[in-house]
Amino acid sequence: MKESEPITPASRKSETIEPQNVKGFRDLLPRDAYRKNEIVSVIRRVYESYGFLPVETPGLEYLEILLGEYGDENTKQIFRFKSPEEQDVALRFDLTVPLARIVAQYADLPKPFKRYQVGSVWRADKPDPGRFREFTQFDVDVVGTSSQLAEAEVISAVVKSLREIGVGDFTVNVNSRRVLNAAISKAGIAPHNAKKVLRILDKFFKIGHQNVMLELTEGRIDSSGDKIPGLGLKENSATLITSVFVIALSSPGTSRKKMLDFLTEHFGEESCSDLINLDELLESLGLGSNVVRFDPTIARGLDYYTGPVFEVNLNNKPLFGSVAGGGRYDNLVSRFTGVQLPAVGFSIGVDRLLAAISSEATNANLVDVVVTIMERNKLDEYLKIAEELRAAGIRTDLYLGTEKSLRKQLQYADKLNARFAVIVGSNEFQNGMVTIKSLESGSTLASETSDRTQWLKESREKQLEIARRDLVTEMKRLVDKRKLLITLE
RNA sequence: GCUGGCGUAGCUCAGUUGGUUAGAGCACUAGAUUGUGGAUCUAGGGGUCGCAGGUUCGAAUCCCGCCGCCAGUACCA
Repeated sequence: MKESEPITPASRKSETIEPQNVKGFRDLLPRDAYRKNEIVSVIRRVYESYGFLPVETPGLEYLEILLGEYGDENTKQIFRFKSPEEQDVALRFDLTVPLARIVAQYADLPKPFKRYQVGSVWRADKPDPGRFREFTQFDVDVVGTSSQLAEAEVISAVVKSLREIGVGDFTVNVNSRRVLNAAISKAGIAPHNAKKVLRILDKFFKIGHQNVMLELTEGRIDSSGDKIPGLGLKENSATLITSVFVIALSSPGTSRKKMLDFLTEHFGEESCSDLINLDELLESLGLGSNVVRFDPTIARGLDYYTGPVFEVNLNNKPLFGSVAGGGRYDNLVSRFTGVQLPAVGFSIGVDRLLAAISSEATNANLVDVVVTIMERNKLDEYLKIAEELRAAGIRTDLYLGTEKSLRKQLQYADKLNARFAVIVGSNEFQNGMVTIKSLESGSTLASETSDRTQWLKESREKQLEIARRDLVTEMKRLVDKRKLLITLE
């Protein structure tokens, strides 16, 4: 386009680029990004208190690292590319496989290796509400021990994290692959069907006994009219395996001890030994049946689990999906080294957690104070004020715009949901004073009065005019006072 | 992937059996108020009606294909 041609809105429009997200990818705007940061830092602090060590690995891995034993069925969910050198590379779909890679690659890492890692993973599934193609996992793992202390500690660390985040009541559901395998062989189900049976049983809670039976046998038609093919099991096999679970879920209640009695009776002590062991360790950690339950229908989709598997669900959002999952995977590292290195891990789905909390929208203050600017020839004074407040640990936003009217600047502060505004104009400069305006009390006032002049008058009366030298201590007092109120509520 | 529904302004939607220049509310911008965020009032900007064909004198409206979104379902290492 020639420079002489005028740029009309219409012509500009045709040249602009549509701002949009790639399907399944999303942005986090300040409010959510802030909360996510808070969640992450709480978990990090808890994990470090357990002695877990941080690692970071690249988002991109060689395709063969990720494919491994998972087989073709899952490969289509991997984002894969050609590198500039024409090598097959792919975005990681979890943090567990990269962990297996690094413990194989760096043989001198301390064993057992306790590590935590937070980062994005990518899966090319169909996006759903609360489910994206890029999401954040926060993993904690122990590699190099078959001791069930490892299970106990990762469960304990996750429980502590979720409690400190404040997600409300939740339950850690635990099962063992060995129990499931025993159940499957006892029901006379062929090994090649085992995986599919597990997937169907995993939905027991969601779709109910009847539908599980149908999916195991002739199939069913869902509420949208879609046909779901059945597995074609014989009626008695399906009855055998589901009936055990029906009893298991109803009669022993939520007591781990009773569930263990029931499971050992049906599947033998050998199949349940890891759960029996784990139960004792959990008890000594003070994690009772109200928090950690044994649920024989939990399967988890992952093929690589070999022992106990875990899943965390929020009690007040039973159909929300699990916010964390994990288990023991004793064979994963051997893919790289040929040597078996037992491991156990637990992964928190940070974005799901965020979604679960964000639906109860709260108004977090992202900024404590906005310092407004009245006198353009005294910018150094405003800078100084802002720096002093920051040095006192107050989150201070100095107004950086060029808008001169105080009205506009206060609108800006309001939009940020700041708690206070500091106003220093020519009057204040003359008297060595500053004005502190509480934006919160002003907004409660606004809901009570509809007359503008009345509102302005009253809100100005509530402003605090203090000596310039007292600003920091007074501001600090106001900010801390409010914090205390919040924790007491 | 499968089944169904829906695509009109940033958002929620209206738009008569096809008929001039496509509307409303909210949001946004400016002013009323040049030192006070709300509310109110006034004015303003913003649309190739998802995209591409077809039927027609004439299509946001009817037909076909594609794309996207939503719900259910499958899958989810």
